[in-house]
Amino acid sequence: MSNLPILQFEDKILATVHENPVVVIIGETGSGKSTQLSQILLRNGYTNSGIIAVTQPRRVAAVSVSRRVAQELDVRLGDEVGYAIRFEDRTSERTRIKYLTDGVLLRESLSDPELKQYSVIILDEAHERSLNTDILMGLMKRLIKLRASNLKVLITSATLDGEKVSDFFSECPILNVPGKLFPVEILYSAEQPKSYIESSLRKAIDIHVNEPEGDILIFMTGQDDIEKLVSRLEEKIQSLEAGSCMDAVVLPLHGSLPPEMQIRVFSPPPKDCRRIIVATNIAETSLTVDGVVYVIDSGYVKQRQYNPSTGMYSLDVVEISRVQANQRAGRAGRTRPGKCYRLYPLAVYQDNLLEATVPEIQRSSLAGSVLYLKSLDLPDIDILKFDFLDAPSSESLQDALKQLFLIDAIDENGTITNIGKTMAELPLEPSLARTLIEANKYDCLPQALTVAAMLSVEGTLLPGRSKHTDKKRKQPPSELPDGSGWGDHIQLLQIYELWDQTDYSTDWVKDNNLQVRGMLFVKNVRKQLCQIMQKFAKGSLDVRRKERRRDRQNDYKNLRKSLCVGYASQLAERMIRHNGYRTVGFKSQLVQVHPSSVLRTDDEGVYPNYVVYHELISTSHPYMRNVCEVEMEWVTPILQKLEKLNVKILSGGSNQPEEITENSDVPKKDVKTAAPADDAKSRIQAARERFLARKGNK
DNA sequence: CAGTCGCGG
Repeated sequence: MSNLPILQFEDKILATVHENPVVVIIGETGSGKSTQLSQILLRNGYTNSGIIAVTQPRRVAAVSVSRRVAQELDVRLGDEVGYAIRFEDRTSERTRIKYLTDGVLLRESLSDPELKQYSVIILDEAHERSLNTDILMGLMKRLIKLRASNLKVLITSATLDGEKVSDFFSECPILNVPGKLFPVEILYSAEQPKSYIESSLRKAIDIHVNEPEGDILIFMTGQDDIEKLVSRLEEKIQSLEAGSCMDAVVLPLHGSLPPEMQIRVFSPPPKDCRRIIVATNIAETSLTVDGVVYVIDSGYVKQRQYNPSTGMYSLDVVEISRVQANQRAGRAGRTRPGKCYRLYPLAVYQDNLLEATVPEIQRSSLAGSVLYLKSLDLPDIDILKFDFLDAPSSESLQDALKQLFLIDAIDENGTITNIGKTMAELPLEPSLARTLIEANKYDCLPQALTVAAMLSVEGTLLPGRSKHTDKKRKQPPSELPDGSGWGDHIQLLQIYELWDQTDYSTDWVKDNNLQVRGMLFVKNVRKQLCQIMQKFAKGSLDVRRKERRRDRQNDYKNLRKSLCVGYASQLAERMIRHNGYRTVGFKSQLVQVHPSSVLRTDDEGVYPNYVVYHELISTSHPYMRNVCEVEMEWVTPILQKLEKLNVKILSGGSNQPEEITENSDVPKKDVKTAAPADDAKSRIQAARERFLARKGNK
């Protein structure tokens, strides 16, 4: 522990921090920056007037790093050293070093914009460019001006591109701290493989037969490919078994794997047995597998992106960035020198790959983030000119503003409303936050809370094992309710209410093919939302009311009405002659109800005239996922508001609102550095086309 | 009929 590279730089770090409000620290994996920086500052008096905050993009990291620091300082976790993540605050009045997720620090700045309790704020792993860390960097830039005398900000990153961050913070100093990685030899393929599954298979077997011991980590794009490759590998290894080489065990590793299967990669392998781990990018940063000496890198990753001009998400396989490629290679050098086999040529690495992954802020819907920034009520803030490290496109910001206007979170001038302020307090997407507020008016807040909590969790419903469900066809073991035909939101409500009636039985969850972890998370979210809504609520927030014979259809009607208000910007109208829909409000999109929906048709096989949807996702077709029937009379006011929006679009709260029509090209002149975002977007598109072209060739 | 990489409040 004591010979961590960073400790040799202690004096240099202290001197630099002493003289500068912001310092960038570049430290590779193994430099000890996450555990040592806070301790160095603690030792040198930086906690005399406040707490040291260290943010992490992931909860597990916040917990595990704080645990290690507490150990090293020989204190109890929660005393001098603690952590705070959603649902769990292990800090006390004695806490001097506090590890927290970037999301939690953002929440804190809502109630205290100057973050006065902190004397030092360290944004760790900033190179990952998580949405929340990016917003925090923007806020820090303002904050250091306000608190020049008593706040130090440190930004740490594992990559070498500290210049950009330094430029952002008015040329602040950059300190480099070496890491403790072993050298990794990089080997390239002569050409792009036709199939990276086949190519990975051959390479893995080649390593297994010819190279000395050491585990193999293979990066694939998704569950499907992983399962295919795992079974091909197992076949092949069995056919090899002639005593010519050691045994091998093949382990899949991805996010939708149940936790007990994920843990398998942390238990040591049987003796004289090589492990071959086939993983998604979960093994890139989130999970570290010890014992890996060989990495096989397909060069691809699956990425979700948002298109602000259509309001649609898509999940695309795209080329990784050079930073990502190097991160993957580094996984081979944690315990001893290793090798990384890239299944693409050096020229592709040099010429085709982006330098860094497009930051999340340029790939997400920004309605929630924009509302959050508006709610901070910072003086002279214009969202369209907010100083981001990498600005999102103006189109994306306009999209967010339009959405917020339609659900009454901001007014025509772009000023946040009282409704908007309440919404910002809720850890929910704006549409669901708005739904809760409306539901309170119509006496169905308990039901809306349940729906919002259910939608906060992906993957509560069965993962859909096709092999199992195929036999049982129409009736999977589930006797789950069907939403009474109204749609998926109502079904989610009914499912949770049933679970509530079993007194939250785990067996019931399993019997119905739901995920235990997911449902427990829903319960936690619901509890948290209740606590926040308590002060506004008109009545009890219990899941089911005690009164006898409540009129459920009436509850559903009120809930649907509330959803219609919350989802005003996610409304679709059925085609006159068939069951397709067109979205209303944005550049109109032709979409279909997702086949998994429980929305029912009428006796003539016709879907409702109007629905609201939770999400547009483009897979094999453009689909609406999670839809709910709404009534014409509730839709009319939305259409009227859209008329207004089409004529006049709000700017960011400055005094010069722009006049543009919905379909005109969005002016970009007012947005600083809009170009890089658009450039990145087109490069993602180009990368995707290259991928599809190659796929089509095989 | 479709099927989702990974994070966060």
